Amino acid sequence: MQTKMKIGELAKRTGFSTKTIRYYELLGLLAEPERTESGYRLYTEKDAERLAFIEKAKHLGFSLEEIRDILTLNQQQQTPCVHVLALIDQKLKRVDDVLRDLRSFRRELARLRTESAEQLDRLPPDAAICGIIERGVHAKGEAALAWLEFRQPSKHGRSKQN
Amino acid sequence: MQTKMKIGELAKRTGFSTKTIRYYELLGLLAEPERTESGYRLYTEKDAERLAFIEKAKHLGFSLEEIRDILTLNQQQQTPCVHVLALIDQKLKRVDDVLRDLRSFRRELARLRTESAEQLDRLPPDAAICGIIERGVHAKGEAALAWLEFRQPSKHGRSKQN
DNA sequence: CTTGACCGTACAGTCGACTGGAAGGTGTAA
DNA sequence: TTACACCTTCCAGTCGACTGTACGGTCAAG
Repeated sequence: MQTKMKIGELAKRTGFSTKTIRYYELLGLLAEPERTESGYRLYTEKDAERLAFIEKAKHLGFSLEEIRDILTLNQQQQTPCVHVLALIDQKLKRVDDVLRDLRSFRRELARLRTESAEQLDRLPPDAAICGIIERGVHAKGEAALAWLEFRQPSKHGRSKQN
Repeated sequence: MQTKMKIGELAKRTGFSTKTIRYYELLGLLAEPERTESGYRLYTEKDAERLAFIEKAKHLGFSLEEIRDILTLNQQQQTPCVHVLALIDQKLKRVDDVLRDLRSFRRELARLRTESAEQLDRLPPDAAICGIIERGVHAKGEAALAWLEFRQPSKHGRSKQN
């Protein structure tokens, strides 16, 4: 088994850039790896798995800090099960809250879309700024909007080059 | 009519900070206002309305750049509504994507909870160090466990002080 | 005439998650 | 030997939407 690989290899296998991998090490998401005599980082399958976990967590909207905490907790295996179960409950509630906000937001958006499309023809051309927004929406999903990103996929950060 | 007001007054009426109002002017969301002899900005009701519009649009998830574009389009006497309608469609799609992910995750999390609770019942309270985490991360709910630390409310950005 | 609230500009810093580039060392194939 | 890909560290820049700080001018009350 030649399980040891250099950073470029790990990058290719995981889809993260070498830059990002070093950055994750800096942040404490990855352990400091073994080195060759000349200083090159040497990684194992464990690191690849860890990066796969990070990718999933990221995709679900976790910050790197949160991911690091989870990883650390996992490594130490110190937290009692009861406590962890309580944490799960807490997070379930949180997810439900967010779902509720998001659904309400979706309804508002959909309603706005329908009304707007149907009124587009007969909108007076001198509507103050934009009839659609002026008639507006009293968004209830404030909390959700605060942290969820509905904008276009960001220009940077999706590239995944090595 | 005392319609003219200085920036602090406008800030109080709209809930934006004076900093933010100047910043919006810099970005082109607000027109350069009239000035007093000594250089103080003088605003009118129009500006307050414009800020109210900006607030609504922000609430709907538009970026400042998008809002500026809409405002600019409007000033050129083209109805921005068609443009806005397309933007709404984009956001709807994005919200739907997030909703799908979140629901799938909720299922995972709920299952992890059930399994963990069962496991807890069968074991003495502090026998295992933390089987939940091990099982969660390495066996099934890999992504689900990540949500244990589900996003906290963000620290900055909600303040609105003058 | 001073105090203090308010206004002005200009520039730096914040947050998260990277990315870019400089400057140099290593490893290998022609 | 030279070319070239790959590796190293370090520091700076990016994006959006602000906020903070420094330093100074304006204005009405006491």
